[in-house]
Amino acid sequence: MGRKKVELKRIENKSSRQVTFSKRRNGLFKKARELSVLCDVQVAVLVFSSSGKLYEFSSVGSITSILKHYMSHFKKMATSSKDVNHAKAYCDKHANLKSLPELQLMVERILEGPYAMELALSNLVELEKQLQATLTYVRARKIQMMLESVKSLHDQEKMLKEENQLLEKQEKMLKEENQLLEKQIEAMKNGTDSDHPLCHPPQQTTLSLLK
Amino acid sequence: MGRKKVELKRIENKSSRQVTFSKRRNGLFKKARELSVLCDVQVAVLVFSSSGKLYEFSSVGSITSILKHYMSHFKKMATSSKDVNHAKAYCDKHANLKSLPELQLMVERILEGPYAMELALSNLVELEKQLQATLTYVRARKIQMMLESVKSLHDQEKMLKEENQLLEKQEKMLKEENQLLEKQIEAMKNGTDSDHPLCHPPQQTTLSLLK
DNA sequence: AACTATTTATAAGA
DNA sequence: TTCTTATAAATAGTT
Repeated sequence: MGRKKVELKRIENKSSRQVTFSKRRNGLFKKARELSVLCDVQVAVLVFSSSGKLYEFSSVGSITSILKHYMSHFKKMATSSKDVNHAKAYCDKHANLKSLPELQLMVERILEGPYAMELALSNLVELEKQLQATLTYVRARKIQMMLESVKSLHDQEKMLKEENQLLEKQEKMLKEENQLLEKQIEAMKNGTDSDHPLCHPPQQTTLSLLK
Repeated sequence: MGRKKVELKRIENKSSRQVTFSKRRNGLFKKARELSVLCDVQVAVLVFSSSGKLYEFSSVGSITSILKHYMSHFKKMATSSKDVNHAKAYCDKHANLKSLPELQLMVERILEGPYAMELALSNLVELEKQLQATLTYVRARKIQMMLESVKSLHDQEKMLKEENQLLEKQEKMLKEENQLLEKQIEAMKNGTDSDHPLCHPPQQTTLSLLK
């Protein structure tokens, strides 16, 4: 939408690419803000320039806030599950802001964590360390809060998995008990001729499953 | 840009807000794609609707596709509740960034090599610039991966949640069936009560342990 | 989901 | 960079 129609491909001229980048970036952020206000939604836009600079727009202040919102959404779902206290403990643990040393510790912990994504990230983090550049406090905080969010999500996911396994165990037990009860019924139907086969209740089995 | 100029405030009419949301969301994503192509930059847009639904655009092809692949792989395993180690190994294998270890080695050589001290000041300044650029790139990449992992986790969590609900339903059904069977046994026992006083298997207790 | 009258974004030029 | 302006593009209201 200018004097001429432009092809949708990389602008080869460097300076005009830079100018277009600046203009359109602002346009994109403006559009994002409008969408956010008009439609009452939260919007985040991240732009990584080829030189590595990060430009961001967020309708709620920062990407961090978006992630927080996302996190709370996640928390809501988690608390609607059975083990409310367990979930709450997780949330409380991750809800409040941490000091920088705490955050750094958390990053280290995440790097030692068991999940694949974190391992993939660890390459980058390790490289970052070796480059030894100075990180501004704000950006460190942002990045680390994102890590925190990621970790929190990992924890929530882990919890759900554990709950899942528990449910599966219960299901297994119930099925076994069911079968045994059916056998009992079968035996009773077949008459009471033998040494009371009914009197072999499967308590041991069931209880052992309960640990 | 329409029949009338619109005020920059929340559209109160719900249905027209929804229509505008759909139109402008597409517009925003289109703009994002154009910016990405024309200016050769990486762009990510996240939109959280008021109902909590997440819409996203990302110009990042490679990492996204890797993680999508990873995700579907993970989903398959998660539905059969197998362990995470396979996914971990899978991601290690596929999400590895090729150029970064090379870069790392390069930096190490330059910094720890025997000629580091002999570098002229101008060279050092240039090196510092390059390192800074690299670092920013690494950080940007890291942030992108985090965002991707958040999305991946979101999807995984959703899935687990659904599986959970299914299991809970199944459990309920099994419990009901169990109670029915117990009643049946009770009824049968009451018919031959005096003959077999020992036959009082404490099924209720077992069930209460299951909650 | 299309249509179009308008507004808005922006490409090129200064 | 910033401004101007011709024109392309997006979209609000309508069908």
